[in-house]
Amino acid sequence: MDESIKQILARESAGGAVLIRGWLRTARHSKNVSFLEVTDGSGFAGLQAVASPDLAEYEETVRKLATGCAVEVEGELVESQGKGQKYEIHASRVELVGGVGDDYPLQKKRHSLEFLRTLGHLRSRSNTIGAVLRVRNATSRAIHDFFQQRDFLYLHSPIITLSDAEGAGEMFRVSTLDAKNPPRDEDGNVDFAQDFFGSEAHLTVSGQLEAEIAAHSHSKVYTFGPTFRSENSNTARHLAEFWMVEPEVAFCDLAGLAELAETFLKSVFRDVLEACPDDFAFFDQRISPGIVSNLETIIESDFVQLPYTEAISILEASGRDFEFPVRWGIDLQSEHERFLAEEHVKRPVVVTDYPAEIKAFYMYMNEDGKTVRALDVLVPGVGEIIGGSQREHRHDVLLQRIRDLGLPEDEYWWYLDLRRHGSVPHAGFGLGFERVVQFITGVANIRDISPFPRVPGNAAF
RNA sequence: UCCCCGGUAGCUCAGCUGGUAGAGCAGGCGGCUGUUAACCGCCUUGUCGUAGGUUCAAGUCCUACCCGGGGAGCCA
Repeated sequence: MDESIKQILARESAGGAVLIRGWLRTARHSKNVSFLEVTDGSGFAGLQAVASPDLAEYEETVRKLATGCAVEVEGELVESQGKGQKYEIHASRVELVGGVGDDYPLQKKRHSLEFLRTLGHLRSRSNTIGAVLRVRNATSRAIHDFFQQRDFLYLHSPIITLSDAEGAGEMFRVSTLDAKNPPRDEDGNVDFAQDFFGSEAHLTVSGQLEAEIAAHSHSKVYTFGPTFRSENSNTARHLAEFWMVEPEVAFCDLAGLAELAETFLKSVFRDVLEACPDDFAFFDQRISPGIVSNLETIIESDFVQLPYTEAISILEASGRDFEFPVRWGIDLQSEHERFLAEEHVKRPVVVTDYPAEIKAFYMYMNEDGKTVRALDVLVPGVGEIIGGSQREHRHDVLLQRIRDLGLPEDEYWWYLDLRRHGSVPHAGFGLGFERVVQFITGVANIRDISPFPRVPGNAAF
């Protein structure tokens, strides 16, 4: 394989022959010399190739090169005479591998992210999306590193599931039945017993329940995979297909989970900043000024922990005229979360111990009988990036809760059975991968974080 | 899904109380002694989102729909 441009730029010294292949970010021609800035995606910075009219192919090839052309350049790596880069290539050969039409839509100038979204096949060549993809990659690695270093098992939870485990959201149906003429039972309903899996199947909305199974054998596990919600959400923070990270830890309570969440986020932020300094310089300059120092502050300071009841008191005492009135028992609305994270503490805030009524059935009931051991991590700008809880591991308490809520007891038989055999206190959280990348890059819309975003009405690329 | 705003050249936008479309960038041609999202000169580019309607006349006013943005709900 060729040495990447990133590797070449990291060399200790100039000198020696180099060969690069990539795409032109810009081509600047003047009478006696042409400058070609070549990128191969390995890093934010491109490598400048300098071509003189002495080259045999100068008039025919070099002079005609423009933004977007695919090229191969051979030459010597030299110290740059100009400012702005350490090294450049003194070209001895420039080959046009693939030209561009004069309708090539990407310019050297800034494009709107909305326009780039219509060019899903080309936008990864732009500065912003290119940087996002590198940071996304680095974030993914940092997440695996964090868990692997701590002996967490990477569990591949299923993508196709039979039950809507926690009512987490609308689900996409998976079926091989003839949609136009499905088999019917005697009542006239679609007979899913004849479907591929012998019953109704959907794309997963969460790997949590499977992670709980694995936590009861391997103690510390995490999932990291695609998740699907068919809700008609049209916001800058929702995708119909997104990646979720779900650690699940046996012998862990809510306090242990809060500590894990904080350590985890800080570790990921630190690793990603270190892995992509050029990309962050770009985000800091062009996308979200101050993002780097903001992340550094978060890494160095403690998260604020706030029990729900206390959060309500703070909101009530704020004197704000919220659209949704504040009282104990309400679910926190966007405006409340924003106030807490962006104005009150100005950093990530961990809200804990929510009223049971507004949380899922599987969360551990506190001694007060009113609140459950749940936890949300709220960050400025994005809102909730982590939601988790200590799970109810007491069989009788869980069974009563399922019955109280009128949930289908038989569908949860194995989930309940897990509480009958070697049940232990355990806790876990879910983290929206794209939301984390959104937060650390400062990119406003989650559709620019996913390389191929799926949203209501659009899965074009 | 709801509320608000928008859709004009390849892109980013201007276009007043209705009178028949424009600037920068991109692109083409030429120039320039090493440039940095280079620079200088000249040139080209339009179903004004779609379909109806009002009017002597619609980019401009009205209606519906489509798409995009901001906010909300739901959530990660």
